[in-house]
Amino acid sequence: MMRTHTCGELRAEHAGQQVALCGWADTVRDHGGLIFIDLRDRYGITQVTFDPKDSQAAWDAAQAARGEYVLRVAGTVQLRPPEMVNSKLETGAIEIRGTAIEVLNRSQPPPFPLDDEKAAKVAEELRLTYRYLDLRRESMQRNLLLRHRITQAIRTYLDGEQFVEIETPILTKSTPEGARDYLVPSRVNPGCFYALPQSPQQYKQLCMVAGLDRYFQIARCFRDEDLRADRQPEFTQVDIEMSFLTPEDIYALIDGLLADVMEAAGHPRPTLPLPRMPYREAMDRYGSDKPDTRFAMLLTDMSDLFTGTQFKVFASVLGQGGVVKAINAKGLGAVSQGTIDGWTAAAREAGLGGLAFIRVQPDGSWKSPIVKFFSEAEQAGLRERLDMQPGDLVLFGADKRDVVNLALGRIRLLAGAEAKAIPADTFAFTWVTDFPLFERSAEGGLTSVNHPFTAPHPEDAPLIESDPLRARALAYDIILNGVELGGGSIRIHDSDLQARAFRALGLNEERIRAMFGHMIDAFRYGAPPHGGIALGLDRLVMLMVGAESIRDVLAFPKTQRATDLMMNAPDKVDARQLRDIWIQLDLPESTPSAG
RNA sequence: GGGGGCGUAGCUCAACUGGUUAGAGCGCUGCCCUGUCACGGCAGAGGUUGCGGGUUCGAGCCCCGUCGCUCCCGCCA
Repeated sequence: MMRTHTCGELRAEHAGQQVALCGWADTVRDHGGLIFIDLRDRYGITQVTFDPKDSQAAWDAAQAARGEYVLRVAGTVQLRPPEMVNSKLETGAIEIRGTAIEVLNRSQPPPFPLDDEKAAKVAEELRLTYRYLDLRRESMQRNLLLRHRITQAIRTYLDGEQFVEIETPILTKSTPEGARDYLVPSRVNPGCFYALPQSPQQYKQLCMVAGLDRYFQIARCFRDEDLRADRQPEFTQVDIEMSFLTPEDIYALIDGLLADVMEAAGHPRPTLPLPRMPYREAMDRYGSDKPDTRFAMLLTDMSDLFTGTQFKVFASVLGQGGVVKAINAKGLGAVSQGTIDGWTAAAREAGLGGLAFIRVQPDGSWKSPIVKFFSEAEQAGLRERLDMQPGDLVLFGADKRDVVNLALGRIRLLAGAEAKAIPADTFAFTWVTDFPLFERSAEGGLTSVNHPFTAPHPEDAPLIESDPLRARALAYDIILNGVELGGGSIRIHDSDLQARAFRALGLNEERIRAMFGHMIDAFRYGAPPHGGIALGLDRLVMLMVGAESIRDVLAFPKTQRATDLMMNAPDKVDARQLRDIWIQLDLPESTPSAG
């Protein structure tokens, strides 16, 4: 037996016992006559002392110990005298009087400090290159452990709800809709390629056709798109599909699941049911389809107030059917002009011509480049409807409705952060419901907001032909603190309705057949009404542990250039390997080699 | 594809307006030290300033290019 206990479990009640511990030397403090070694493993830290009076041989050997050496120590658990108790350690009531020490492995000095406080400042590049050392840190292990707890809670919950965990293929078929696919060449089918799944969407629907009734999977998904702080090229989603359901069944299921997740993560269970908000309201009030409901600063439509205004900018926009909206950034009346300039740049990036504003001075007077154009009635209307108080800052956007919503939605988040109006340790869930079925595509046609199998709202089915952009879908997203945790929909299970949806998207029979023939076929054999949802596990864990990046809740994440700095992946391969899969490279001269 | 930030010792940072031999703390190595837990004391080693080019009497600093990390937009459910 190498060890009798872990480094986190010995307490006062173990005093007098002979024990053996294994772990890494967290710190070695050599006082000459007396040596202290803090031995660390996943479970905690235990202090071991080496005194030549206890064992000359062990004391001699302990002098060789250095940071991160892997050690096995044996000795007696001893109560610390009261004045030497270390309240910062779980095991601080005791220490081990070491009588034997064995160096199981030596270690070079680590390339960066492994204590959390210092490591937090270390370049992430270095942490990722030596990820196995980074993961020795207490905070990283805590994140991974909590991820495990959350995953376990999800499995337990879904198992209790009669869901069956089913694995679906990683090598599958490319579907040109949606994100760019990762492709895998087929050796035995020259010139043909698998795609890694962007989601198990079609497989899970086919599981419903198969009568499995309730499916789930902790599914790895792949998308070859540019990365963000909360986006990795491979990620994990909690993928769920069920038969014979209404949206209410999904809401209830996920409400319960998220409550269990919160509890597993050590947070209070949220009040159920979780709040809901129609898509239209989210866009109009929050300027986003993923509203951060932790703070107000809502968008307020002022178009009616400025009907007939003398202010040409507003008059012109309203004359062209646009809107004038405002947000009251409470308490930011004294924000620097530089900050407002930064927001103006953000507003322009979102398509707005500019960002008009009014500062409400401490004496209640207004300071603004535009107020001089406003009538008494307009000023009074603003004051009342925006509850303008001394110290407030009102920001205006005027343009087409979608542009104003997008721009002010972004400004709202910046202003909320600036005003420190977003409370920490708050978990504000909200469902966004009634998404539109279609949206205008870049090419001018229609494209699915979700995917082409999304069912229309029953009342809106006739709009598929008459006014498709107004048709609502039985689709929903679940949002937490302004982050999209996941989304789903009720699917179309009727062949005729599906055909109408495809027609609206402008797909011809041939293309439908090639892309979705297997789905159409399956739906002809008694497909049950079904629907589902997928939750981003990485983002969920990120929010549960308060991490700022998804990378902090992944054991081995990729950099923004989608590389693995530790493994040096992706990498070149032998010409032989390429021949096997019928690939010839045709690289431009300037293409830099990876790594 | 576009915009911003960063790159100096193993780590975190400093180095005035371009000016002497590029510094500090931590870490590391050696010696001393029997109650520390951020141990303490003394001494020491450690640098292609990411890389390449340019301007200059002189470049860590200015210019051009390039590589890498990161944040955002586009993209992405």
